[in-house]
Amino acid sequence: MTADPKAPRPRLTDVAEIAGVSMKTVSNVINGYVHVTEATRTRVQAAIEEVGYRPNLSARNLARGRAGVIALVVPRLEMPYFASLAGRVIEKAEARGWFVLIHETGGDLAAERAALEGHFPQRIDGLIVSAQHLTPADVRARGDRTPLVLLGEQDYGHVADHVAIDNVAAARTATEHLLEQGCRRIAMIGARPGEIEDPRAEGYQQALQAADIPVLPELMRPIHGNLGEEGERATQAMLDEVGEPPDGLFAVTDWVALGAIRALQLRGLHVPEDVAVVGFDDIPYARAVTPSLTTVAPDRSAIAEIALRMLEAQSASGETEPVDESVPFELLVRESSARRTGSGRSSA
Amino acid sequence: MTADPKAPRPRLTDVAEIAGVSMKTVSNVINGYVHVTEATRTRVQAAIEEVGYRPNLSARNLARGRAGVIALVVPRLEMPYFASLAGRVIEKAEARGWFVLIHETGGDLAAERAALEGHFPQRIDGLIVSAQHLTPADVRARGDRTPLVLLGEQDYGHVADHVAIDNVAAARTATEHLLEQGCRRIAMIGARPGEIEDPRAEGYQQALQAADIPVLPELMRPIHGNLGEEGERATQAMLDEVGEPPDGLFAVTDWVALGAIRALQLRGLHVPEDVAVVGFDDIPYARAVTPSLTTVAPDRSAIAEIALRMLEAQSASGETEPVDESVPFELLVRESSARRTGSGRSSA
DNA sequence: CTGAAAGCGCTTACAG
DNA sequence: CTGAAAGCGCTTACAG
Repeated sequence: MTADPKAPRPRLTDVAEIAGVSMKTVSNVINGYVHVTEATRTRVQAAIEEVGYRPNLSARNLARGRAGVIALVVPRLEMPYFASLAGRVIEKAEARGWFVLIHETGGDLAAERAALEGHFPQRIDGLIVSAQHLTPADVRARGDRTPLVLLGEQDYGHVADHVAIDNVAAARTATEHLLEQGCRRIAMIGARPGEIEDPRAEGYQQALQAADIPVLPELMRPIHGNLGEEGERATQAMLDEVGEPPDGLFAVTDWVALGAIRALQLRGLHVPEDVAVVGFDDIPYARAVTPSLTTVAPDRSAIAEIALRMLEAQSASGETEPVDESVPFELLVRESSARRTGSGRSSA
Repeated sequence: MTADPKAPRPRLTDVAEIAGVSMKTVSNVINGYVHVTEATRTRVQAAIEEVGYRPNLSARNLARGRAGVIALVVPRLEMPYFASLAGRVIEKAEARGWFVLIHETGGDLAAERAALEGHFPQRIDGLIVSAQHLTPADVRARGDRTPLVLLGEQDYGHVADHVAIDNVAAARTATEHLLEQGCRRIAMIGARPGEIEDPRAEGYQQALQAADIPVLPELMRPIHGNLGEEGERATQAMLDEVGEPPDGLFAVTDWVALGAIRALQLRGLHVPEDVAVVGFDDIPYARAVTPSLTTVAPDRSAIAEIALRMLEAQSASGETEPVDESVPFELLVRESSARRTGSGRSSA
């Protein structure tokens, strides 16, 4: 059963010899090609099991002329959203025999651009980028032909394949939930400044308008980056400027929401009694904190799967028209927005 | 400067031809071998720059008979401690031309054992394992010869290379800090049940004994896993059982500390005024939450570097006597334990 | 110090 | 459906 640990690893030839077939046939079986009789397939499989054969990926990739590696570029792996996304990408890539080279940019624009240009220590077959500052112009100016998929909320205007949740709908759903909780003065922390397309701000405004509630610029606060400190600072600034505090708050990420809650509490405001809060991302802490956080949960597994399919499609067909796909999301209602019941018990 | 994107990738031969030397010489330059004159080296480097050459790792690894891949096995990447550790390991591995295959066990013992046996979809050159349930016996029973480094607080009794912070000292430091804050009734959440060696419980007890404070079993609460929910549950159970609540609390991880704080607050106890709390790990949330969390920060970068060096040493010299190394840690004092000042301002 | 050649373990046309 | 052979791009003894 178990092979001698000192023995050299079995090769394709060894399997072929045992099964009494040619290398080509073993290769056909392993790669799932047709034109192999059922009997032969069974015999080869048995030989593979017997010697515990696993293909040498270096040899395979060398022969195929591919690196067998895709890069996943994220701001920081330490941010749980990206960590769990990375976990799903690794999982889906494994099923395709690909390695995932994880690369952190630290949210730095220059690092994001370098990644876009394929500046990696090794060759890669594809690139999945979740950027914070990259613009459509950066993507258009790209001098590299490596298959590329963009992730994240920004609208890159069909300049490359893109997959994300429907951020307008998600933000609208979050805001509608606050309205249902009885909130009438709802702030948004993390709206993007001015000119840039901001689907989450769009959804937020749509919900307010549909409820005939005016959109107040002083309640829409921009932030730089998505860190908790930023959320806290922006919320403090808002509380300093406006006379009456908001009764609801939609934060652009859970992390920002945690910072916002911190700012609210330091001002003596209670969550959810005084201010109901909704975040975005469903990071694990969302249910570990007090109060547990109501949030929008994107389907990370779907994002990973679709991104990999897009990469495969690009590898197969070369230059194609960029596509934009949406994946599902879900609103998870927890304590931070439970104004009507106020039970203090988590619903998730 | 930039190569034609349609052109095939430059090879070693191309560089050799341009530089007017043999492949061997180029290889020598790339791999930093001696016996290359400075002039030749410069010429080769120029040729490499000119064509933008990057070695084909598949070919290199095939020729060297190595996979060029190490596996990093962690419970869950989504837990920020492991995510940031992974980031450091990737960084250090990159410097050595290695890929890191990240593998999640979900904290499942069977999955941890399978990883130990090298059950990966591909061949690997080394294995770094941060396990939750693995015992020394599991490691001793291993039938695989792949170089292995164990991470984490558990004492595996020199059954394999191991790197971690000095957990006894770290726990002692954390507990001493609580004593300095005036705490006299200090609980520990996450002590391991009975028979198993538990360095953090050991350090906690050492600090109490040195201060002539009795160790009360009812204040030492075991948990299963390291999740926030567990910390919350264990803390609730403790509060239910003991008459007088503790005035200090040391949690085995930050995550557990967050759960504990939640339980304390639900009972109307204030942190740090009623109960000062110290966690362990320095996850990013530790400073995003209210109150910000005092915690022990391990030097993750040092852990990664030493683990990789151990792997290299094992690859080079085959069977060697297992070594155990300690890396530095630091106590980061923040709001959750600031009883003397009580200023409500973060110190980090 | 450098060159020519074999070999790593696969895949893939090309014949049969 | 299967076999023999070339080739992927490196590294590494082996000669010089």
